[in-house]
Amino acid sequence: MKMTPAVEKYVLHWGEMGTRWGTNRTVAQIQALLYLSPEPLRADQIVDLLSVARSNVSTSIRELQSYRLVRMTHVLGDRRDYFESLHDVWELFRVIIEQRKQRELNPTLSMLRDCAAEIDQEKDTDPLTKTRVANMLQFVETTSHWYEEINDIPTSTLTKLMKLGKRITKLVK
Amino acid sequence: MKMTPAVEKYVLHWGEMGTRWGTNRTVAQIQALLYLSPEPLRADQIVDLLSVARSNVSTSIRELQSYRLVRMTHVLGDRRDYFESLHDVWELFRVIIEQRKQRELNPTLSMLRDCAAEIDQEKDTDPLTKTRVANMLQFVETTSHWYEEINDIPTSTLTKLMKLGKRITKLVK
DNA sequence: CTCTTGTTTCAGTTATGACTGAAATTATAG
DNA sequence: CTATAATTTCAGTCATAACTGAAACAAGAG
Repeated sequence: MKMTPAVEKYVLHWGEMGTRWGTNRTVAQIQALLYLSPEPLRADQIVDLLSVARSNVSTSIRELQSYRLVRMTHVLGDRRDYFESLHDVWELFRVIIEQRKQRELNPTLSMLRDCAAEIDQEKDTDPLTKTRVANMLQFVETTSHWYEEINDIPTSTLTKLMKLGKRITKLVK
Repeated sequence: MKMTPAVEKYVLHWGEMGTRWGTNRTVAQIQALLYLSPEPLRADQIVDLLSVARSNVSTSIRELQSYRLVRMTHVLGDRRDYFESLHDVWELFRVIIEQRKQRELNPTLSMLRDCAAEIDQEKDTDPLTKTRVANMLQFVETTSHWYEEINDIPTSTLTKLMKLGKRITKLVK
């Protein structure tokens, strides 16, 4: 793996975006690097390529492994750990969506359920407010359910669906 | 508007989630409050209800207005500004998706275009790396385009589509 | 015009979370 | 079992961004 100007630009951008996507810079940079790298990389190589602390790489790789975005491999006769990223962009997407659902949707869903149950008991709450909570709950439930279903669809079908775009509406009629 | 326990729980949760959704706590809390409120609220009412600084409310409302999530209204014979949120959850969703596209997808799209053009010139970059950049670019382009198309679909059609879930694949065949 | 009421700006403070580097831990080879 | 090499943990530092409150600014009423 060589840090050419284009690769560097990609990695740095991914790092900046990472903060908007719910992780930190280093995690996103490492993911980008491993995605682009033609061969698996060792932690110490990542340290050199990104100029970050060894410990930071260690923690970040753990996080990426926990997301199932990165896995460990080995080379015969070498006891050091090598790491590689998923390379299928659709798989990457799927995994990221799944993560987001768990961190952004699921907690809200359970809050809304509690809230909806609780608010019905409240006599001093405006009926409009009650329906608003109910509406939001229903929306998040629908979205959450939809996510799960989409996850099951194979990549090839998914690409076809997306290419259809809004022409999909014609099929529904 | 009254701060009952259930409303408070909703607002606090929304605030916490806000940080994961790309804004800050106060912005998200105010949006939640206005969403739930049966009537439009004034800035000073929000200050009391949320116990935050007047200036913070002012800045946050500006942000919400710039996202088109909140709009200003007035009461006859009262020169103070009142604010109300969008109340249609699907509309809210649409606006938020649009914001996210602009902040998370568009910058990446232009970076990838630059990168893809630049990396072709590099003689010392592995072909595998080059195809990876190309694949990611294509993916982000497809997603971005899909977003735009989905935005045009009316709410009623969209709900029908989502309720179909993965049965949609049967239609495609 | 000036008083009152409401709004915004901005410098300083505070809170949050990422990052470092030294020390502790784990694992393998001999 | 000991020496060596690699990895992880964690306390402390640093960077970022939200929040406050005082002061400046607007706009309508009389």
